[in-house]
Amino acid sequence: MDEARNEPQRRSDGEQTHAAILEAAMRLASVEGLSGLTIGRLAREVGASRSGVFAHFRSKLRLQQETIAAASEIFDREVVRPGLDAPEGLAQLEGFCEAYLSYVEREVFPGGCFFAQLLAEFDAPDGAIHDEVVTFQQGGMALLEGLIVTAQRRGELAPEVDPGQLAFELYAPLELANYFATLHRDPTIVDRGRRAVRTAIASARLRDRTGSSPAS
Amino acid sequence: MDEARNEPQRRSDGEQTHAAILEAAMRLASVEGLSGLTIGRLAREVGASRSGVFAHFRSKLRLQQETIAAASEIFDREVVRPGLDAPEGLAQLEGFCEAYLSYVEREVFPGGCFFAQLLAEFDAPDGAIHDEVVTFQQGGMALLEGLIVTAQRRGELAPEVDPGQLAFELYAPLELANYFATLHRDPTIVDRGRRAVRTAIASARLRDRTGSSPAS
DNA sequence: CCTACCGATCGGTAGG
DNA sequence: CCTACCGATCGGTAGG
Repeated sequence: MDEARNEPQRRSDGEQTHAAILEAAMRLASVEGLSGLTIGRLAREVGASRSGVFAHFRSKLRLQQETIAAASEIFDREVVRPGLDAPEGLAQLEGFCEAYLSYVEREVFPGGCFFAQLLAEFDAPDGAIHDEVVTFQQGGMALLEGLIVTAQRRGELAPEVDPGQLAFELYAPLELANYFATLHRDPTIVDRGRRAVRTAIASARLRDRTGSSPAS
Repeated sequence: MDEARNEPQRRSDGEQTHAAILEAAMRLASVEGLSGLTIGRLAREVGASRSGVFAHFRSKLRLQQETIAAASEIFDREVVRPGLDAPEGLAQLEGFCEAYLSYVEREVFPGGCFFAQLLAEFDAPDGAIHDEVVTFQQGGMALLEGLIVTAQRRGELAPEVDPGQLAFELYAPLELANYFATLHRDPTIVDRGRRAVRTAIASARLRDRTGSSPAS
């Protein structure tokens, strides 16, 4: 009983520590940025030595990349999956937006949305992390565009709406709701985002000002 | 001619250096953030010693605050004044939005809008700079709200529109256009912001879905 | 996972 | 504005 504790469902101490470090890294990075992360700070946070923490990642870049991967799983669990849990079509589009706003409102990360932080932090500087941020943001836009196209096929959104443009017009209030709620320490600002999403979707439901008629 | 060069229109070497440091600080901060600014980096940039640079500000916080003040002047010159140069009313609201988008498109700062960078960087952390960011963002929102109220008084926007809400719905695409243009190194993304602004304003021009009639 | 160490850099000070 | 310095911390390595 003392030696053979290799049961796969039982995490080793090393894995637990590794996970605890990433947990702290996500929290800290959401507040102070991923560049502001230092190994010494993390070591203090989890009660280990600096090189003990370092040994888990062997470079700061890998620490940052693993932190992004861990945050990505949380984003999936807290936003993407609950959002897509709605019936296909417009309901899913609304579901995703609401899932994001709820995730901001519930303060899943103490410094607001981890990926909104990353967007602003790594929009300008070149490098491996910039490229990961591009991929993540393109994924978010592609997800929204896909939901919009489906809703159009189902006749729930006007066919002349440009999916990329509408995705941008939904993405924008989601992001700003995150920044403002964090800046003002006031989660109720998220309701501004909710109203903005409703307005944008309403205007895309029957946008036929040009006089062109639906295609199918 | 050699000694008496105290003409007021002639900047002293000290003032010139001071301005050059702030110039470099704004550029660097727009790319890598105001926390990423280091005195050593600035010293290299302007060709001075670290303590030579330091002597100009006497603390890092004051360097950061003077950098914000200098960027604020540029924002005024490049966005606020040209924006308000339009005739009073709706044209001014559209003018301000266009001035911001143009300022992003022209890459006035190499890392995108200085204050969008600040918003994301200091939304979560407490401190003197957080408080300055709150003030700046509230100023931006108040400016938009004021233009909206004026346009409503002139009958150019529907009276039942909530000025704070519409300001949020305009602010959002401005910010996202900045982040996306910077992230994708593609100023044409700013056109997405332009279309979003047009859509939001169009929907606020005759928003009378509820059936209530104009007040005056 | 630790101690002990590397060179570099940080913000800031002393003294001129 | 400079040189020279302070203690602290950085990312990373050696060796165990």
